[in-house]
Amino acid sequence: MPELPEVETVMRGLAPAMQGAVIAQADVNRPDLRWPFPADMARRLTGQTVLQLRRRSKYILADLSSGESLLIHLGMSGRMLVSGDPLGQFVREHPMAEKHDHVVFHMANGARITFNDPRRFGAMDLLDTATAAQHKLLAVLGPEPLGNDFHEAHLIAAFKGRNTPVKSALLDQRIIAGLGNIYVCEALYRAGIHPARKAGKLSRPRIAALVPIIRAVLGEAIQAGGSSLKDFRQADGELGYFQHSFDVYGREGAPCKSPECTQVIKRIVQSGRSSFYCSQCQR
DNA sequence: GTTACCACCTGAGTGC
DNA sequence: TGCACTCAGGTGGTAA
Repeated sequence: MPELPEVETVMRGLAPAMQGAVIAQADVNRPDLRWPFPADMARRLTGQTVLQLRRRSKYILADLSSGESLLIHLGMSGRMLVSGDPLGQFVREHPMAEKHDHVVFHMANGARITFNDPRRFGAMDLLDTATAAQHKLLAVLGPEPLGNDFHEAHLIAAFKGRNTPVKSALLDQRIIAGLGNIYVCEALYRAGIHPARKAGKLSRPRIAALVPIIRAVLGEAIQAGGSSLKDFRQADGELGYFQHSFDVYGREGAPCKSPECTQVIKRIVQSGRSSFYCSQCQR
């Protein structure tokens, strides 16, 4: 899925078309994605003004004038594409309906937002804005990696006593919210930490070094509009570009980019997920 | 309480 | 060309 940078990119792309705009009509074309849609979702969305779009971890939240918020998760293959807005900032023509167009928002300003998700691992829910943070999906999340609550002391405390590989620990959304497989691999490479290293065995300086590195990797990815592998598209349909900057992800067998290193990038499977690393640079 | 694995679903890519 | 198989960016649930 879209990880934090991709979700942030999508949200920024949606904002001009959705923020402050009225949902004139919502088409819900199937009863569920990963989970069933909330009851009467189309009716509860129709006529509402989108007051604000915001992101928490890999979730997009659209605060509505009704006092409810629409929670959106893109799963692994979800896309939200904007078309036909009157300001001409996006694709002018509405595209033909495609297979897997599960939810379509027709905005009163002429924009159309289409949620397409072939694998249907995505999700939508409606929740009370006032208590959104207590929603079961949001309440368990750790701090935002780009926020002030994510710091050295937090990560050191979270890793303490953990017998799990650092790769798995960084993927744990309760420890840090928003990281996924790609950016964990990239951050560990920059930090020189082997992905199989036990989280609880890392020295405090090595854990501390991860904090600015994670922030930098995510920041650069957001600047590049995210990473496009197979499925990800920005809200205007454009690709992200950060995949061209990968040091290790998807580069199995390719030379390590470190000038003084003679190794090639290796791949191992941890908890069913591919980890890419350099055996010389990462210890 | 912690950790590892499975299932959910579809499509792209690969090998035979 | 067609079929079988593998793999994929996530995450909740369950078993050990």
